[in-house]
Amino acid sequence: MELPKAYTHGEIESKWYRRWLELGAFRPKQDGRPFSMVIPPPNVTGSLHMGHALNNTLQDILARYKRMDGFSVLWVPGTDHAGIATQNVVERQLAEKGQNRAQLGRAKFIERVWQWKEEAGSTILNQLKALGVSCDWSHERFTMDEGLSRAVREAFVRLWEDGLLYRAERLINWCPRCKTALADIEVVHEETDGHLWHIRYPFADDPRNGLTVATTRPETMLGDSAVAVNPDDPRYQHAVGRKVRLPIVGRELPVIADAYVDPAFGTGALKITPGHDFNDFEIGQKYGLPIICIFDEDARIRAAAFTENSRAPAWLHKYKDRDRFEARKLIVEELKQNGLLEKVEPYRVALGRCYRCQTPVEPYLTPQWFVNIKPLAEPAMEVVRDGRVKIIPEGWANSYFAWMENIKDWTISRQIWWGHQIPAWYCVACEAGHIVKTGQGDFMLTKEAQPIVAREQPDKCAVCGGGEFVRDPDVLDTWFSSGLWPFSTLGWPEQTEDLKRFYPTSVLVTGFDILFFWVARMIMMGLKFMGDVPFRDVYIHALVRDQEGQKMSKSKGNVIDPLDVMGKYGTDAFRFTLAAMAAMGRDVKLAEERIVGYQNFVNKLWNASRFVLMNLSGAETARRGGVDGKHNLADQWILSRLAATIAKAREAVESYRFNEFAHHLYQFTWHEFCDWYIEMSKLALNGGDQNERAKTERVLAAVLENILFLLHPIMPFATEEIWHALNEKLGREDSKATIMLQPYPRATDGDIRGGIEDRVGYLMEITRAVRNLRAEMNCPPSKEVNAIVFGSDGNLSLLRDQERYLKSLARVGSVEYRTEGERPKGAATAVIGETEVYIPLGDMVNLDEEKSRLTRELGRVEEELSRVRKKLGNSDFIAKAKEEVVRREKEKAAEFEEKIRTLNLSLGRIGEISEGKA
RNA sequence: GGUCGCAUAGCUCAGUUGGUUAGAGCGCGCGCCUCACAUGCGCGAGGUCGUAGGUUCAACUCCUACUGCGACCA
Repeated sequence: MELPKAYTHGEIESKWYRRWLELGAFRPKQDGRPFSMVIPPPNVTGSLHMGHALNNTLQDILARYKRMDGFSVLWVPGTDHAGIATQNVVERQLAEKGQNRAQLGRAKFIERVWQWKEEAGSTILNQLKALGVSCDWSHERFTMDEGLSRAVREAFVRLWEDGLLYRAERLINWCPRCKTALADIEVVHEETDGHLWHIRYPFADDPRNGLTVATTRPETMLGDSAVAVNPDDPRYQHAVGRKVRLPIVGRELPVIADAYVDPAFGTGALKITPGHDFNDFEIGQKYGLPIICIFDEDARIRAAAFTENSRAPAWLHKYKDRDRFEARKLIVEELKQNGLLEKVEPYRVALGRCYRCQTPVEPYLTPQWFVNIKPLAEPAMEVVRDGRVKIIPEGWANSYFAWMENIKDWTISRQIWWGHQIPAWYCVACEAGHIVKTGQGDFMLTKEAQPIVAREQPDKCAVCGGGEFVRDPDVLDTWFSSGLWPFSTLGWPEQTEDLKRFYPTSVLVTGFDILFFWVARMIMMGLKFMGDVPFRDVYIHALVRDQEGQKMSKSKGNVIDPLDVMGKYGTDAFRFTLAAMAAMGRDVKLAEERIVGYQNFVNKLWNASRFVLMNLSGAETARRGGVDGKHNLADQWILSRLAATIAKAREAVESYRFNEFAHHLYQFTWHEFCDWYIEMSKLALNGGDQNERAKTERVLAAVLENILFLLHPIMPFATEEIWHALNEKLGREDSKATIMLQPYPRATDGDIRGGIEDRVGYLMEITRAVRNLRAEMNCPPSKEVNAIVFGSDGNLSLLRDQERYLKSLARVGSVEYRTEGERPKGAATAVIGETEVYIPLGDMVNLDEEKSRLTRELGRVEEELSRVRKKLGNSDFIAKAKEEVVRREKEKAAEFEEKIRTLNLSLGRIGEISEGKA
């Protein structure tokens, strides 16, 4: 069989992916040591982006490598239900039809979401298949599956039983657009241009004097409870203990002294708004200040707070139902009119935004569910400290510890519908006063409501015996279920075979952006529920950026779609690019030229394979019995280099150095196998010695096959295609065979033959020297040259024995060998160690050029020599440096001296000729 | 503001315990359609390894400060 002249990826890729599925090649085999991974579940609403592509390529490299290396590999794929994001998607669809979820009602809405999931939810997984990932699709999971939902209920109930959950009213981050609580980590802080408003608060008993507070959020003044100053601030000693009158509202506020206040910030006087600022909340608790919530769930000025216990104040009509930013403008305007706004200065504020919808979050006081996180965080830090979980690169462990040490209780309840509804019920009879109807059949639970946490709805109330319950309407944070992913996907809480065999998983491959969201939580949950770490290694890879280092985003328009790239350059080229760039710092800057470069590599491999296949005699060559005698030098050399490459490649991939893995294979394939061995093999193939030819054919086939095996984890498609062509050529076609399940190459130290490599290395140096001379002298490749070589007996006999290589690779016609005697005049000269090569080029030699070339060379060597001599002249160096190092320096000195001597002789001869001519 | 990271060829980056003539890919220059490949072949030019100190016989590599950039957390 002949391969086509160029590799065409499209058809080949889909053909083999289908074939692998048919063969069940992605399923773990029965025997073999387990190697398991769970995919970081992409968002079910998502589509494949560069981050996914990198993440999954690296996992697939590991999976394919381990599978070939004899492990029983399980790689679990799936998606997460992405509560807020998914709900947003379906709500948008409803909005297009002028509907909203309230009109639909909870049950119908959830039905709609499931319907959407069935239709659109597998987009990203199908895209992953295009990438060639070898996940076991029979293990595909979704966080809302029945089994995984059961795991969530089980985990929730156990945490409750162990006192690690509580429901309480706390100030939490609230997204006024999503209308739900968020965990701290779901708030993205961003420096934004803002202002610092200086507002005068007059004293209650002396309105002509007062304090000036500085604030970035003037609208929250409606909820102020106090003004605070630093106790040591001399400016405000007179004010502490007095009262100020809150502008607009008219309320009297105490002036308190607390060291929390930074005298250098703003005016040194701080308005305290416990209802809408986390730090103020702390101070409020400390001094027993009232918490005044001025906003409703939309972050509009809420009337209720001001009307509950009294008549609506006169000022309220102006601000009622205004949203935060409108209210800010109006309040600033009113303050200005009253002469209370003293100054406005520009100021950079760290604005917290909802990570899903970018809306600025509002600190909001509501009852929520929390995980008491400290008891879980402690052991989770311990396992990283003692190495039971290894974070790679280990620098990330610092970030992990920093975050874990300052971890706050985790807000896990969300006021949305799509997700795992909290398994807590409230007895309608007992809690009647705490269940507040909010219309349309919905209700709210006050902070006093007492939950009954259970795996299923209870039959009757343990207190009153009543049988009527309402279920907590909140759902759990999506990351709560994601935290269980490494064991919920394996069947937990059932003690399944999968769980026993594949937990803990071997490695988790993920981006650093979800180190806290996800990795930390999995470790906590794994330790809590499985009593063991969820994975041994965490490999943290870079984020993919564009070539300017910008994060790719739709709004910037700099997104490169992986599917486009795969279509254009081929999946193998794309995967190779990602692997080759994987370890480069924290960011991968992806430029299309890089992909083109690796596409060329795929093509190079393809054409090298074509060459091999064209030159194999076929089945009879492969089957022919013992060939006689030793292999020629080139054969021995490439086998040794192969062995060295195998060792380096294995070491690299085992330690997650994907770039080195890719690099070693690239280097060997292109620059050793193609550039040198194939060229050298042509002599054996065309030399007329049938025995030698047969041996070389075998080596060509064997090395090619090993290259295919070695490269397969990175380039699954091209390697499979070529391997089948090779099989066919060798008459060993087996329709059930796949390269995926062939053993990964192994090498032993004995396979690496230093002596052989040195000898070929020497031949290569001489060859390069001749090529260099030819190029320098502008001698066209079509023109043969003759060479005269001076050197030691040993080197000359090697050159003489292997003369054909030099002749063919450097296009040399005849070679003369001499150990001593007069050097030729008017010849281009090169010095390689103790070997001197002369190429008499007659008139082609431009003496001036040759002279300047030799002078440059001489200068370089003299510089080296003086550096080495300086070292050797240093008695401390001789005394303190390792013997080995000193010896090497001495050798270098001798070599340089010899070279300088020869170069000077050559220059001298040129001088003679020039004079002779002149 | 706090913590961490990065700074090496025109560009993007490797450089694993301190001792190599500091490497690769792309780009660039010169010469080639040499019977697998012009998606190619051969040859070459590019670096005081951010700045200033320190440790050491020896620093791209270790330490300190500074400058610039970035990330995360406040």
